[in-house]
Amino acid sequence: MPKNIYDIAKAAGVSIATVSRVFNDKGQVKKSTKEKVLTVADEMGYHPQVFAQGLARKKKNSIMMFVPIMSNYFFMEILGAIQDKLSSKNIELNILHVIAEGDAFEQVEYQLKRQWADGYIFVSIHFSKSQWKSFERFDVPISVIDDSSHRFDSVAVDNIEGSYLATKYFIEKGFKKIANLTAEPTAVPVMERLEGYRNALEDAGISFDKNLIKRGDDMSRDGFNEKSGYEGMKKILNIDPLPEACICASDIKAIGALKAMEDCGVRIPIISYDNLTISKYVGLSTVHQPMYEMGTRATESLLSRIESPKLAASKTIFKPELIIRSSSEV
Amino acid sequence: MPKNIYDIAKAAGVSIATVSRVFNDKGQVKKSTKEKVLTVADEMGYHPQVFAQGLARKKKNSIMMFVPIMSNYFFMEILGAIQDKLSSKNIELNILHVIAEGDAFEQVEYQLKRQWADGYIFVSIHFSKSQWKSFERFDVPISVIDDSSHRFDSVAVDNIEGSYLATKYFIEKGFKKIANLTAEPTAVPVMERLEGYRNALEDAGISFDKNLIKRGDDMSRDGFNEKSGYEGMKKILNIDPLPEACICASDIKAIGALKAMEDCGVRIPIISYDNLTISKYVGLSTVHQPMYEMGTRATESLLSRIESPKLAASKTIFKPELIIRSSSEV
DNA sequence: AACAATCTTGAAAGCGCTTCCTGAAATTAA
DNA sequence: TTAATTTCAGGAAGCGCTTTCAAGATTGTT
Repeated sequence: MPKNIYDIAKAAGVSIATVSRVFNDKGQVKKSTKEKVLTVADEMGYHPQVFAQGLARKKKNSIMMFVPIMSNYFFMEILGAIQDKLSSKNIELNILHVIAEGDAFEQVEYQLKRQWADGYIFVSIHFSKSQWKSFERFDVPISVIDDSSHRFDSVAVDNIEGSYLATKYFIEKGFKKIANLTAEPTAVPVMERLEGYRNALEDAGISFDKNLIKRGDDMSRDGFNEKSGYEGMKKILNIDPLPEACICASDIKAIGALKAMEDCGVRIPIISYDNLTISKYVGLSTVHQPMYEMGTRATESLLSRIESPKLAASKTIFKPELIIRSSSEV
Repeated sequence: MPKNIYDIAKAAGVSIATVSRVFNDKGQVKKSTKEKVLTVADEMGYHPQVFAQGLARKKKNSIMMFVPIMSNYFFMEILGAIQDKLSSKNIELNILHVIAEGDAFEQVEYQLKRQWADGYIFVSIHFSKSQWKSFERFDVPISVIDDSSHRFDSVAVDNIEGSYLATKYFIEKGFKKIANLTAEPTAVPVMERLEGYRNALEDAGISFDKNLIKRGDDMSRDGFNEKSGYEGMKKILNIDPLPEACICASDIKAIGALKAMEDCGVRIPIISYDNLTISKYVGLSTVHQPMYEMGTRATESLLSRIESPKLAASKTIFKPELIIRSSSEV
């Protein structure tokens, strides 16, 4: 039942080369011929098959995006930016969800090997130096968001700085005992956010106390989930004497933390990280990251690398911004 | 630089047919030969190209999922279910984000025409009867979640029932003046949720008052966004006399609504819809939908249709469940 | 030792399309 | 009118792979 280019060519009384030209808007085709082909094709519901096209051309006209989680606005904004950038170019976006339960490296490597796309965007996926290095051998354009690798184009936000700003805010309010509700300790952004916190304390001459660092037990999504926020905050509230304020690794965690405070009937100021849309409505003070811009930038560099493969790798670091709402106030 | 099957065959001293057999685990290949091929392939970073495979086999071994929004747990759970179901079968999942700004029908039709996948899952995408019908001509397996079409396999949750349950809960508490914070009026689930509300009122002998139906102005994501929840609730709070309770079309909207109530210093009981993970932490009473099960069911029927194309279309309707937390209490 | 049965492999066709290379037809220039 | 261009369309090669067919190698049987 499915038609191919031969069926259309026959029905339109032309050769397959002409049909191909019509669909690719390439070469010269008389207007009347073109119309006939288009009419026939439409009637028969025909369109060139992606797989055959992908094989015949060298280009696939598609880029693939690897993401670990999609359930947040952080991701949504980046996605929006990428699609906006791509829509004008007639390039397709394919999203591949990297399953948390599996080996991320393996999943990604497999797709690269199979040459799905002309280029790849990695969002919030963290690999070791040697793993990043091993991708080089596929010799394919890669852009990474929210991690950095000197081997590929990358855009990231200065996590250390963001966390520093938040911590400093509390310090300037006169707080000395500031807790930190953190996440999966091996994840790069988590480490960086912890570092910013530490730096701020040190710069203010406050000694770092590791007993003030807590996390929940649920490490799904690198610990960026409500439950671990709830659990972690309970631990913080058990510290005696009670910390004066809390820095939190993400908005989602903070929402769990808020609930924990409510359940315990205690309330300490908290600043989190991400500035999800929802944060505004929950009154969360938080550190904002320019996600849309990051997505745009990453796509731009990917596209130009697809054009000219041997450009030097670029690295863009955006500055975070502290947004104060009610949660940080007493 | 990129290697193909000929390079591997040559390097391993075998024919391309053998290399192909090794990678497909098909036919008989002597163990030693197989190992040699695999070793060589691994060294050279080779794997069969998807596009060439897709063309040569009739099957693509992939299914494509169409989604309009991904920023919520509703979607995440469905995704998880589908991936769980697929992972054992060695079938790949491709996610296509249907852009809200564009014409959804066109975007989807285009992909079907191009024959991306062996089967397609539509999540929360709503089409008219004739549009659904037009997909039939592609003669390809389709499964739809959160909408129903008698032409294709579908799974949905009984929106009318869910909304009915919520409304009834308030009625039984003795409330008579119950507002409804709704969304994009042309969207099917929105209409259904409104219908359940109306039915419950009628069954209780309370007359329907359309002045109690409000929505915000921001209609992005069919009006399922925080901002329109905030705006809509402000309108509701302006109704005089103040409604005794409120039914809300989604959790996300309810979060905006909660903020509106806080800002106005007024508080009326509210029940929303979806039961996102976050709802638990915000204390939202809500209507739960068995998302994971829906995803599983949809995938199962899709897979069996791929096997046997001429099965009769199935339709599964799940029952929603009312979950009471703090937001509905006085 | 001879033959049948079974393994293992390669040659080659073909999946549906793009694109280069030609040549014919149509147009313009002279 | 003829020559020089330009436009338009077809033939055919080839993209990288799977798979059928058949032949050669190996094993088992008597």
